[in-house]
Amino acid sequence: MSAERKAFRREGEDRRRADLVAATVDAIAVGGVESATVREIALRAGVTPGLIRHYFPGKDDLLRTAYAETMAEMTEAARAALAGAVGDSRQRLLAFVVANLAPPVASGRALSVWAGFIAKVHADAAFARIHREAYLDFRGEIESLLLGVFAESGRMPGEGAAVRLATAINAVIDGLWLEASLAPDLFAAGELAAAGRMAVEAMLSCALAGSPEQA
Amino acid sequence: MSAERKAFRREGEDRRRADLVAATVDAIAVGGVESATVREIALRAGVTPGLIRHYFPGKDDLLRTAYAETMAEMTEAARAALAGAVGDSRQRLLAFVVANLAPPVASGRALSVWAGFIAKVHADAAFARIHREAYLDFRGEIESLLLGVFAESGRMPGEGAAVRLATAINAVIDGLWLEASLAPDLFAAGELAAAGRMAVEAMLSCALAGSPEQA
DNA sequence: ATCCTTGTTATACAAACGAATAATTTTTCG
DNA sequence: CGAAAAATTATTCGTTTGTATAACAAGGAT
Repeated sequence: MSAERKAFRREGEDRRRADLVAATVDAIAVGGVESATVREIALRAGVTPGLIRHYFPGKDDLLRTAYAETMAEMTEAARAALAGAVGDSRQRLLAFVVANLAPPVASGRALSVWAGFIAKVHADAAFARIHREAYLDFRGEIESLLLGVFAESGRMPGEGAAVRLATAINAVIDGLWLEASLAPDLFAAGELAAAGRMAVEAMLSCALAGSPEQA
Repeated sequence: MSAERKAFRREGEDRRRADLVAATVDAIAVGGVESATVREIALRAGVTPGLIRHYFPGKDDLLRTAYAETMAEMTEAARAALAGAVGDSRQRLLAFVVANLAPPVASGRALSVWAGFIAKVHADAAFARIHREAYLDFRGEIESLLLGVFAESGRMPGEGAAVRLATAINAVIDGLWLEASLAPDLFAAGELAAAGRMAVEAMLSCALAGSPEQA
């Protein structure tokens, strides 16, 4: 009957911060930003609410950290597909595009988290900065893939052409990622991947691989 | 010193509902979904909080209505550009694409509202249904524009080709719209419109207009 | 003019929120 | 083994939230 105090273990700071960030993302993924309260986050992290403010100055800082890490993870997941891709630069670019249109990058979960954060960009300068960095990092990856394609095919694009093309390809990936994440039941398996391939090939005026395999 | 009761006028139901919806969208646009409280909405609409529940069963219903109307308005704004476009189907398609990449369709305001709602799609079936209808309506507009282009150029696309192409073009528009709305300072004037034109022309394998005017 | 309907305001309430502070346990270091 | 330091829990506080209900007033009907 006596009120027993909760037993606990001291974890390293890195571990605790990572757990809190993961719990935040989980909460947002399931119930949206408004359900990511300090109490809900603490519950998911297996700690009590007060601990959050021991590692973060306030809830907003935790959200910012979660946003930055989520974006970095999504780009990293697409880069991982790159590491496992065999073939020339075109096939690598194709693998990168396709990886962004399948789970875990494209998923209702990822979309909920992303949208919840994106909604804050306009009203919060810190979120705007995080977005910008994540965007430029992602587009930079596309651009470097493009430079590889140009080099292998002996093309010498004009000044700024790679950036412009990367911007357009980034848009295609984002748009298809949205479609795939928002209403996956509207599309047959591989349909959006095929659309992405078609769009990129059209913009590059070259095939990305021999036959329509993988896509 | 006596507590004076606020003077008021009886407005028509349509007018009041429209005002409340507009106030909701305004609140979200400025401060995000979490700032769209019943009190804030009522303040912006010039009424007292209790009136909201006289026209809507609850706050959620008001949000759903605001979402559906916002999406319809965005599509309508792009369609309006279509009505004022001169020329053949290709030029009309180009006008449609470009209209989606400039204010008021592309703007930080529109993005905040859209993202705030989109974040609810995964957790709320009603929002998912509204999204689906808005998406299919928008993509259907693209598809009908495509059919016009095909007819004028004498092309006879295979089964489902128009839908697939409309899906890809929809993705390009969405992606570029995101870029334009999220960080407009990253792009020069007309840069994204040019990218959209390039992408669509590449996918259609035909020019959308004579010279790079308007885009 | 007066009544009736109902649109509208005013007030109240319980729940949930982020934050602050105090109490306590774990870990580390001498 | 004991004491200092720090991580974690527990409790509390003042606000804000959505909703419910009661009081009021505006406009039409008779």
